[in-house]
Amino acid sequence: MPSEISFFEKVYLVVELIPLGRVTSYGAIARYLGTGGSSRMVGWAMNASHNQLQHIPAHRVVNRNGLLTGKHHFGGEDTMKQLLEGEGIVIIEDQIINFGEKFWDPSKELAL
DNA sequence: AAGCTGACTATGG
DNA sequence: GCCATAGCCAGCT
Repeated sequence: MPSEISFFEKVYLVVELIPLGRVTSYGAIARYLGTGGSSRMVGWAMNASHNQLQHIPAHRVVNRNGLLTGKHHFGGEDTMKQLLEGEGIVIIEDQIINFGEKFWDPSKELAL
């Protein structure tokens, strides 16, 4: 059954559901969407989020280690860090502190 | 049209 | 605990 919305749009929807002050990982989103190992596509969707007119809080999506691997895609070197710190996330050397507490798993939080 | 790339992750040595 | 390899698949050249 073909979906009416593309994989990218699904990613955007999930990313927008991330609560303020919380973060998630590419893999977690991929798993929630049922695409499993295609975590790269989630990152690619973030890259394509530039095309979206709507603001996508892509800064709340980091890799599974809580490392700000995609910070260079926000224009500035520390833009992503600034955004996260503005939401109460503590970051040292591109690493989110207390990542385990900040982590928001859609497949768990949105589980029925 | 065919091949390369990548904001990832898991696994193995 | 770090480095290499493999799976993933849509978009770009």
